[in-house]
Amino acid sequence: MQLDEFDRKIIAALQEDARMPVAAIAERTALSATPVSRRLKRLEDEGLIRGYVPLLDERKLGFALDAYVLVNLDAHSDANIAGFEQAIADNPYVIACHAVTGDRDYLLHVIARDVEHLGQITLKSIVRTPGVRDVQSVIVLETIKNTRALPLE
Amino acid sequence: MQLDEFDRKIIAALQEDARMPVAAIAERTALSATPVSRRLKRLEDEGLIRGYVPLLDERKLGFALDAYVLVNLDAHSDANIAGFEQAIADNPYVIACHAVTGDRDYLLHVIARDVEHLGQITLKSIVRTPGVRDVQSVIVLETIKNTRALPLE
DNA sequence: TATGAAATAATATAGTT
DNA sequence: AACTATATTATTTCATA
Repeated sequence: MQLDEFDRKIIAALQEDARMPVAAIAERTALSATPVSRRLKRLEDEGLIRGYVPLLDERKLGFALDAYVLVNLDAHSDANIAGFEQAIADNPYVIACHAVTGDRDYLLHVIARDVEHLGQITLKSIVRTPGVRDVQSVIVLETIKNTRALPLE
Repeated sequence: MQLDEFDRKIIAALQEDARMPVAAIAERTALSATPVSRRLKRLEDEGLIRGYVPLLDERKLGFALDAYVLVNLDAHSDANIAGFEQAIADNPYVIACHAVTGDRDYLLHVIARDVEHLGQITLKSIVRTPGVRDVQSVIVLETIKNTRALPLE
């Protein structure tokens, strides 16, 4: 996938404001609206742009707690893995889940209303998923940086 | 901050596609375009919606490696903390950074082109920041889930 | 193959009720 | 909050480099 300088400028503009009108993007890129509209469609069709999302204030939505949860499975059977991944997919409080290297199997990013709610999510839901041996929560004390923007060199 | 059913539907629509036109949001919410436009502005002004970003395919942008990096400081002086946080703010490959509970001070989310690049970021940049004692990288093997969508109950 | 300009279609917002 | 009018924006068409 080859990106030229125009594509990068279009993406950079969207990273600032993904609802920016095509005409405004065109101004910044020294193009007219027509090619911007077409390039945007191409970037979407090629899957480089997967979609657009709002950045929401978690606290204002009632989620005061942000945590990372490390999970170990006790047996790595296909059934356990599939069941665990399904449980994760179904849990709306798990906003990200990665299989990782190191002495844990999975790293989850979880949001919760408060400590009690986090306990429910981890101890009542995640730990009770078949195949899950244990969980360990790391609670976010402060978010120093949280950009979804990617470098475009 | 009180959200009614209309606000929630507006946000839910944006979580599906943040570039969705106001008219399309209006259809889903059983409102006309005018109140959707006004509510949207209100949600932005109140800071519940902090902005809009594109979801980009990291791999297609050349970032094949996704890692979480755990960082310890060796002295928690104000100067060290401020210097570290500035270094994080300046590093475009660090897309998130949290101060966390547990035996590590910070949890960073880092993207890199490849293993060598990750080494550069962690060993040439992060570790050399004054006050940083050590770093430990957890490499993402597979991303099971990665939604930025928040539950709106 | 990709662009700009103009025309048309669609969309957003302000005024009014 | 809806309806209507106006302003803005997106996309298609077409000529051109």
